[in-house]
Amino acid sequence: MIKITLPDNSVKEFHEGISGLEIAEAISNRLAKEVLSVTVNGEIWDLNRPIRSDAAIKLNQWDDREGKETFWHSSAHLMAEAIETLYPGTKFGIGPSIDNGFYYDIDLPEGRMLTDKDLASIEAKMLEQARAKNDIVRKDISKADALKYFSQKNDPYKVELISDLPDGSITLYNQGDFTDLCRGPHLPNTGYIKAIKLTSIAGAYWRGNEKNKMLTRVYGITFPKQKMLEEYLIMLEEAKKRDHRKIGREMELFHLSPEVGLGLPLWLPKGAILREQLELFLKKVQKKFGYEQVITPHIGDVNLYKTSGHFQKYGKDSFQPITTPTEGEEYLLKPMNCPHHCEIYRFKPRSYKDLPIRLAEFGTVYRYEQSGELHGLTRVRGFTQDDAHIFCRPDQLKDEFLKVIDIVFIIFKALDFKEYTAQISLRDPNNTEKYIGSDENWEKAQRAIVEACSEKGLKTTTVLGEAAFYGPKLDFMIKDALGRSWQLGTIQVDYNLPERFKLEYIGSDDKRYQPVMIHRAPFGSMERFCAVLIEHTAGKFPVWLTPDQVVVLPISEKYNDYAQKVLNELNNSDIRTVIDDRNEKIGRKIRDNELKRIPYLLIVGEKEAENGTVSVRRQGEGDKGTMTIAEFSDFLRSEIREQLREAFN
RNA sequence: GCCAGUGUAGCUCAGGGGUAGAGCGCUUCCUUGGUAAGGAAGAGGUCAUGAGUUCAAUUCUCAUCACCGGCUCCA
Repeated sequence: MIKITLPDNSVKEFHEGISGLEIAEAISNRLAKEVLSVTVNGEIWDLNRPIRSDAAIKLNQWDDREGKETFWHSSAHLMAEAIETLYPGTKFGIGPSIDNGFYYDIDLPEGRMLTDKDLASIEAKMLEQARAKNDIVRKDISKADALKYFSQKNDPYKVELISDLPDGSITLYNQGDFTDLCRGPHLPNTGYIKAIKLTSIAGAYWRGNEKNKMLTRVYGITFPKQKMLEEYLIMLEEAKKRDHRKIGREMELFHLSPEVGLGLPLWLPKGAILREQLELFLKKVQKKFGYEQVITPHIGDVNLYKTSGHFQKYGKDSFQPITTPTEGEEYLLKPMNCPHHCEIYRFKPRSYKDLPIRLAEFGTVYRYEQSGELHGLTRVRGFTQDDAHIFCRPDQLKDEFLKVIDIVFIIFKALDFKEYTAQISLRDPNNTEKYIGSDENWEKAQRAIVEACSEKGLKTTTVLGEAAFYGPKLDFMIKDALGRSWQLGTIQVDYNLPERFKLEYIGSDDKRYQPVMIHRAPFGSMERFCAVLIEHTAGKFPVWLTPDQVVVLPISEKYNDYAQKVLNELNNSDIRTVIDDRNEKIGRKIRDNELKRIPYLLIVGEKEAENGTVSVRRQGEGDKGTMTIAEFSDFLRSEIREQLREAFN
């Protein structure tokens, strides 16, 4: 007998060799029907794989991440089976599950192409093969046999994958006539898969390397119930309505004109208000944290970027230098603000008592992103960073780093971003020549970040090889409407630029020391941040941000004068208003889409004009009663204070 | 930069070898009084650009550009 520990810490005894499915059956019929895989001592297993010793297990259902993973991984195999049936001779790369379904990278027989129209026939074949309820069977195999099998099958990709695996760890999975190299786990049989939608086709390089052959990647998603697929498709439609490009046009926030240039957004009046409010908010926060605003030019001498090392690393792939009538003189559109800020630091000798110095700037930078990369406001070629550089003594580094994390938290709180991930990006230890700076400095910088994060209790993931070329960083990522992750806030520790720019401060012992630098942008960029904000709120911003806070509506033409008076008074108190006038004598008609996103409606008519009041309605909440204009101003201001209070606590 | 898809009015889209349509929006007029309207008239398009096939191309073919979905990249 073996002891099985369940997630609630209860222990049950079963005979040796019992499977996850049998345990589920012993608990309840319903569980047995719904369970998809079993986690055994932290490792996800097939349901029918025998458990031979004491173990802690968890039975994974659809609602568990592990359950979905198993389900979609098996779906990828099912798709491969269908594709092999329909297009014999196809070679297969990898086919994992992803956040929203799965994909398989395939190499179709010479001359064969896959287009969207082929997806329906693959779907149909998959359904057919799913209904056959073929068992998915796991088989241990020696490395030699695995290599032989896939060499015979003439599949170079699998052969390459197997070559990298140690002998003794290789398993094959078989269903129907299809056999794939796979670690598993998988569903017991293909019949679990009831609803299938192949979503798109894309090119993808083998092993993600640009120099390798491009394979065809087929994306799909499957569900155990048809209804779940329908709900998913509806959810996708809803998500598209929140797309910042669509709302940006509807709300007249920004415009991307090809006449101006690719990836160079134009901010329309209302978008400018949104941006300005965000900037004011952050400036206020930064003032509290001891930052000083600076302003620097949009171009800089090429030599400045040679000093920083940026030119050598990125010059060829950037906007090219601007020449002048003077022979040999070259300027670069600034791709980042740090060199300028370093020069501000160097303006005069600095004492250890001056540090930390925190220089902040909403600095517009220009980067020549690849054309295929441009995407609405999230990936552009000209954008404004909410940048700042902190120059501090080594002993102040951690404290400063922690304070920057605090600023990021304040922003996330004020805007109700709850679901973010924090990623620590370190340099790739096997490829250190990609980076500038000494090993010692890298070590120090990386350690500072890791320690600061653990001190904050921040849950982080760590990725090697994702660091900036001058230093490691901590990034905050947020998902957009369609679940794509975007990097917003970033905090980077840098020992290298201070060295390159020969930055110094005088210590208490009258000796010269080098400061440490922190690059940080809690929004990331105004463009990307606004994009993600729009998708999160679907354009219904908090009152303090919204471009139009109040609509004033005169009930008839007779009250236009009074409405105008109300408007003027509100405008005097910095409240952002529009007037809605059916007769369009004093204002314009406010349209549906627009109206839904304005939080307050003030109705003025006979009664209000007599008493000097307004009737207040709050979007989605209804009547707030009749009040004087002064009362309403106070009311609105207190709502804004309320919205921001939590952020500052 | 690479793979696939799309490109028709300001927006959302229908159509289709014989030089264009709808809804919304826009302009003008009328109507409308506690709520986000109703009626009438009107303006708007070299059907992305260039070449080819054809008696004839917005429609078919090719190329280019842009956009969309991915890949790579992302200081």
